Amino acid sequence: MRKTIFIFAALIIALLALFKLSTYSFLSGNSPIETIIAVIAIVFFVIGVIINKKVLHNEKKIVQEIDHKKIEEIGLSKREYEVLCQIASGLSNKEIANALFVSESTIKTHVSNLLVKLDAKRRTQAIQIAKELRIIVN
Amino acid sequence: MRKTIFIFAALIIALLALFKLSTYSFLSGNSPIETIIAVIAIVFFVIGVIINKKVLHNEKKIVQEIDHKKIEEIGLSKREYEVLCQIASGLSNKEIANALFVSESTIKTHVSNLLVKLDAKRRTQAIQIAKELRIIVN
DNA sequence: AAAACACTCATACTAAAGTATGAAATATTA
DNA sequence: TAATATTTCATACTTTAGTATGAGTGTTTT
Repeated sequence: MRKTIFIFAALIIALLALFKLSTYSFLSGNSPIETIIAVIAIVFFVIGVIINKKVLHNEKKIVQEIDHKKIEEIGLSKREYEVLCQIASGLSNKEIANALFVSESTIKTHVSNLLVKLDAKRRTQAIQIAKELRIIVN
Repeated sequence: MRKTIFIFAALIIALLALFKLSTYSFLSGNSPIETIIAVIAIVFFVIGVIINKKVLHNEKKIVQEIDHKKIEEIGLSKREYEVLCQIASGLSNKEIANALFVSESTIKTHVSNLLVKLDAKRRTQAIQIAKELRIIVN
């Protein structure tokens, strides 16, 4: 957020400077007006593109960011969240157990608890709900 | 977020207008060129924004579009694809059967065939693979 | 028409997934 | 320190998922 403000502030300053420069060079110098106009057109075109890119980029980022507050709000523990991510990547309980170096029964308890907290009946539904809540990416 | 962006955009435009007005009053109207320059700057700025928006919009669309060719390439039938979508939305076989007005065993065969075609061991993995192949949306 | 395909369904089976309960060790926090 | 939450694991059980096989019914395609 602060970054965006900084970027915009800098842009405004740059714009002001550009305007001053353009009017200055136009009044004092004897350079062709058409060139100045062309340069200004190009510069502002580029500025427009850059600003828009930044804006859309940030929007995209926000859309794909995970909501850590929601994870806490739901009450998912660290381990449960890890298991949830592994489920979403398509692993079985046994595979998750191997990946996290624990027994399969441990994973089963985690899954069971995680399903209750997400209000899901199945792991596939848990994936869907977690995605809607922006708890996991994809 | 969008609000801030709008506010800043409005600020920039206001600044440009102000600058134009100030210079205009300073020179007391004997330089329409500055007005032209200002107008051109604004116009090209807007053009830049619009063009960029269109380009990025198309990119986004492409990213989120489903690859129908891939569905054919893999050899998924219409019904199998329907079942895949229902799986991705978190339904059980019985629920899918009810939704599509067929028996659960029918869904089981569809699922089994679909898993082979997607080279998946589980339905959760099928979701993941289908998403990577851009066969289903998020 | 015959072959190939898609869709349907059933049965029987194996393999996972998920529930319930209890329990123990370790952090974390009041 | 006591209380609480997390993580771990086990056993027993029910449910769902997935496989294999066979078969009937339509559609296309050859």
